[in-house]
Amino acid sequence: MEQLLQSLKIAINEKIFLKDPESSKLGKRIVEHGILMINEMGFESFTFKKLGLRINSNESSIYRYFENKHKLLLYLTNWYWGWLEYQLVFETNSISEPKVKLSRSIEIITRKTKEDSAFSHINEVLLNKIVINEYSKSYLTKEVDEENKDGYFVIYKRLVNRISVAIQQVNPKYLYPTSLASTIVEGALHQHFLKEHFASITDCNEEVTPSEFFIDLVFNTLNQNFNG
Amino acid sequence: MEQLLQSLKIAINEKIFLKDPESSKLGKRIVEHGILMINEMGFESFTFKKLGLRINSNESSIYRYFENKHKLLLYLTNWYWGWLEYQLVFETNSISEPKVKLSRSIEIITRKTKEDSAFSHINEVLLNKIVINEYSKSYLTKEVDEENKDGYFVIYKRLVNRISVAIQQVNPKYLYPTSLASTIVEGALHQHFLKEHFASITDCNEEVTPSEFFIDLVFNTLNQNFNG
DNA sequence: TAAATTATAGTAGTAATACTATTATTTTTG
DNA sequence: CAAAAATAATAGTATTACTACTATAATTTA
Repeated sequence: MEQLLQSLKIAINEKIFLKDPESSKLGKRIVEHGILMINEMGFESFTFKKLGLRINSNESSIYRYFENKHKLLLYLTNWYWGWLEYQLVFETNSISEPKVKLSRSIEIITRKTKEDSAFSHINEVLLNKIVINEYSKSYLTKEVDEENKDGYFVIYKRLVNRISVAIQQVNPKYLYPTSLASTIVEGALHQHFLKEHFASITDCNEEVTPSEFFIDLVFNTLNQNFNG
Repeated sequence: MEQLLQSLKIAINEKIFLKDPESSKLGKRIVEHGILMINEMGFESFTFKKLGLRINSNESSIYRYFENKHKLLLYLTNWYWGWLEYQLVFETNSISEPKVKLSRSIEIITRKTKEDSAFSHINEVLLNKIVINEYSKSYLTKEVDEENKDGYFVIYKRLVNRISVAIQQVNPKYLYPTSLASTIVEGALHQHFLKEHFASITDCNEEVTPSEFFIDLVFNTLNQNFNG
């Protein structure tokens, strides 16, 4: 898988950036240290000026790549969802049994990210943390409909739909496959957040993973509705 | 209920405000028009300067009530969860049958807010929209652990735990009552958002409500696990 | 090898944000 | 009615989130 990914590039909507950060050394440094800094200080405190200082470059040079920090966040989260989608397709492609396929899919979507050495300048573990802590902010905006029209969220929506299809393949009679799929994807991020910050409103902890909770939830629901 | 609420005040952690906005005319205007403006322009574009202009008051006068707009958001969302908790307790208090009680509880938590005339300066319908669009931003911050320690999220957590208890009363053997409860509360906001902005990743629409989806989900899961 | 292109750096400037401080005026209350 | 409290008005600061423009270095191409 590593070999394969080395020659692979996660394709991101070109409207999100002004200049492809993969196309230059500076661009890669922006992405690499952008991830590190957003993790350290949170998205609100993060600025292009601080990033420029850190990478010994200039604020205005960063503006050549991204219009603003919101677009950088969109770039990073799109990359993450694209990377996750790739893993999902790759790891479940050969599974023919629908239940096994769905179970495995949920696990991939809800598990904690482990390191991936394929993309040297991108730390997927930290990126996963950014998605947990900041992803909602990328779409909870007044510009969401416009940005949605421009295709900024297609990868995410496609991923949710892949899960929806896997659900339908297990139980075609279930009435809410897409809502269940979006609940899993969003809910997994939420349970990971709760585990870290609001432990009293989750059952997930060191022993119980969000994956277990969601797999139990999904299969109980689908079995119950299973008449065929 | 209206009569009862008229003499009732939603109790909010006093650390959230510098001066209780319920204690003066200006305070109430801040809350009333804060709700209207955050709805109109979104939390990011909203500023105390703009609010001051709108209510013919001064930016610095608003700072006497709230340290910053983040605290105002915390105030508004705490008010909302407190108001919802009140409705939950009031409307389910007399129900003895656990299944009916849980079903009713989920409906109250996940339904779209209707107008409530009890609090003249607070528009609950718009406040519900603010919670859908902005609530995550109140806790997805670097200060969340500190603010949590200060009790800024107790009402929300108490509400989730009430649902968890109701779940346990239906099926004491179910392993994840609290995660399921937090998934319902957060997931309902998410489904309402998707309905408006990402219709392709939800089954909820004009006919199908988030309430139906979650009631189906919860009871199928609990029935499946029911051995007693 | 010269010219063209691109990449990056640097400087300066603007409008807005997110406040704080001080003083003046109005309102409330004892 | 006087004192206290609340509010308004004014001004000011540091930072943010940019834009514009110029300069220079590195690389590509003709």
